[in-house]
Amino acid sequence: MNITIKDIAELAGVAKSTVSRYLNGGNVSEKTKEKIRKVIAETNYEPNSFAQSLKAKKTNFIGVIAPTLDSYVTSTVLMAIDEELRKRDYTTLIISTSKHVEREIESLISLSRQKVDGIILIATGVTEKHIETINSIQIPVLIVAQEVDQCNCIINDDYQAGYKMGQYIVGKGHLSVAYIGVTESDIAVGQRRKQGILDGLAEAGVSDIKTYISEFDLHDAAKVTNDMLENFTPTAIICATDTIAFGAMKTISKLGKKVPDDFSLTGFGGYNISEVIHPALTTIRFKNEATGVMAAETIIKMTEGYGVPELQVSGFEFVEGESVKSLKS
Amino acid sequence: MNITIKDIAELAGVAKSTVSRYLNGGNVSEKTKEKIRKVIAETNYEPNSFAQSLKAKKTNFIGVIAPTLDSYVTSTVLMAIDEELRKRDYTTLIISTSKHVEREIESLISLSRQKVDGIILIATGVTEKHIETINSIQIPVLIVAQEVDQCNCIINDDYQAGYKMGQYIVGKGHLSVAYIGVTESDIAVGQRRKQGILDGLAEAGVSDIKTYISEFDLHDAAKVTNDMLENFTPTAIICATDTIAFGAMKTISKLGKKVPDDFSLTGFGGYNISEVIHPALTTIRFKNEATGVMAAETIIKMTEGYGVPELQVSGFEFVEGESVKSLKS
DNA sequence: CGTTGAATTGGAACCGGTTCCTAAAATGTT
DNA sequence: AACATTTTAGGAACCGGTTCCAATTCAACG
Repeated sequence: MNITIKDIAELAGVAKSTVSRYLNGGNVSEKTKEKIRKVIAETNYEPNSFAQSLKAKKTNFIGVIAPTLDSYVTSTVLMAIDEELRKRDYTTLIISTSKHVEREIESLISLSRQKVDGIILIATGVTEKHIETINSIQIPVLIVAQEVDQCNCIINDDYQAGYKMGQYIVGKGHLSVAYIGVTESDIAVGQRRKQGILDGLAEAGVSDIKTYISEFDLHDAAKVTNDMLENFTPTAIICATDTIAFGAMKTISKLGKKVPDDFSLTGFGGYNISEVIHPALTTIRFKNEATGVMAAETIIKMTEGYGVPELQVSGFEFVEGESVKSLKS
Repeated sequence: MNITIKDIAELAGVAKSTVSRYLNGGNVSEKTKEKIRKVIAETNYEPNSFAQSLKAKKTNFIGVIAPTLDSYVTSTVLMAIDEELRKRDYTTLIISTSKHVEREIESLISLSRQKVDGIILIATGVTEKHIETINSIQIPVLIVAQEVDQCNCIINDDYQAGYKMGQYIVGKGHLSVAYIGVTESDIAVGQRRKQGILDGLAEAGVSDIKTYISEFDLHDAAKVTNDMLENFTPTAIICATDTIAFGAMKTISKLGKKVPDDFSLTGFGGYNISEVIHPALTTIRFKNEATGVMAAETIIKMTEGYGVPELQVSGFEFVEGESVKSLKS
């Protein structure tokens, strides 16, 4: 049904090895080249890349496992990875796990069956089981967004980013601060980012800090904020992500209060939507594109057997919006 | 280097055909089953799915070509497609073209080499060349978001959605309306949606309608809005997408005006971010998840040779926010 | 205990390419 | 024209699976 190299060979009256040589730029005389060229054009023949990689022992596939596609951060990183990999003649195989952790394991295994040359895992949390699976499949794995011992990782500089934000809030004269974070099972955001913020605040002597925990979604963040404000009235609310900040903002305006007049508010992430929202959110923008490019470069090096540093850190920039009020006179 | 079925066979002391039968649930005695099970467990053997599909003439891959990953609509549709395909044991191969149209053609060809079983093309515009390529590769292609003669398509009900919006605006008493649309080369959004809106407005006798054209991005929309307001002061601005509406909103607040007091504003799309923004945007929410599921179901039917309707229409719902003022007393 | 039929197993061919090796053809050299 | 050298072409084996077919084993039955 489908056209194969054998058909081309027969139609052109040559051996399939000759066709193969023609396709891969080997020694073929002009006369036979012409014959083959003609037949291929007529038949719309496309070589079966599965059969090719079977022999080549190299698929030029890189698998990327992402927790979701509909988050700004993930999709930006994915786009950058895809772009960079394409430039280098790799095909990106994106798998979304819809935030089901067990699917990350399944996906690692299923990608290993596809014999991808390498895997980039955009992680939210890495368990024992992950590490076990990573070790059992014989394929290089690069972890993005979480730090794991003995594994190659690319992470954001969460501690420094948090520290910077803490210092900024202190600098604006806030002494009573709430932090809405996420579960500590998330090392990067839940632990490092938080620690940076706390240290940044603490260094200048801010003591009245209360911390809360929210899910990553807007609605839960709104609820957590609401619960918090019943018992505690800070001057500034630092949120672990922009989405959480949006949730907080929603609750604040529902209560008839205003940002930044009643509460100063900050996030982390740097969604481009932030600039539309009024007031523009003060936040930290992580360099997601750079992370993606770095991830693509790194995984290729790994598949080629070159050594790469175990831990690489991607940068960020501070984005000053209008959501923080200065309490200094 | 990598473990193959041959290795398993030798280690277990059986023929490779027996191992294959074991893996695919054929007739194998308990005793041999046990031997093979043990060897596979020890070696972490994973069958090479390339070699499998080579013989099976079926890869269980479905390719999806998307213009970008970082748009709410695209990623929602993608997630739904992926989810549904996984349920049915297909692997989704997502390719992003970063809005380069020529890459859509390239991707069609490259997917045909991967011998995917079917292709879903999330399109922004379909040219002659597209159709030529679609016909030349021997693989079922389903087009999402654009309508093309002789091709299987799933589209939003843009005309009806536009009509509904037009009627709504008229119903609120607006007589002087601006429409910020997009290029007519986009049949769905640029032509159908616009026509629906114009018809919806015209039916009630609104005559003072001016139309403008913007790119799909926020910044251009802001600029277009700005230029428009120098010459024309409508009471309502209907935007072809939510993003364009956000751009318009940005300009409006920059000019010190307010929505909906000075201008009523509407969009199309139904981003979840819309509810955060104050005032909440009145918009049309297309059922993107349903579209994704429908796309997945349809492409599978197509690969299995079942007939499917050439054109399928996905639904929408009207979302009333706070961005439209009633001019009726 | 020999026969029969079903269950189990091994061997070989095949899927669609690539590559190695050798034979034939083309070209150059004296 | 005879020989050496380089190009070009074909045949066969291989990549890692699946599947068909024939051979063997096994249990049941008369």
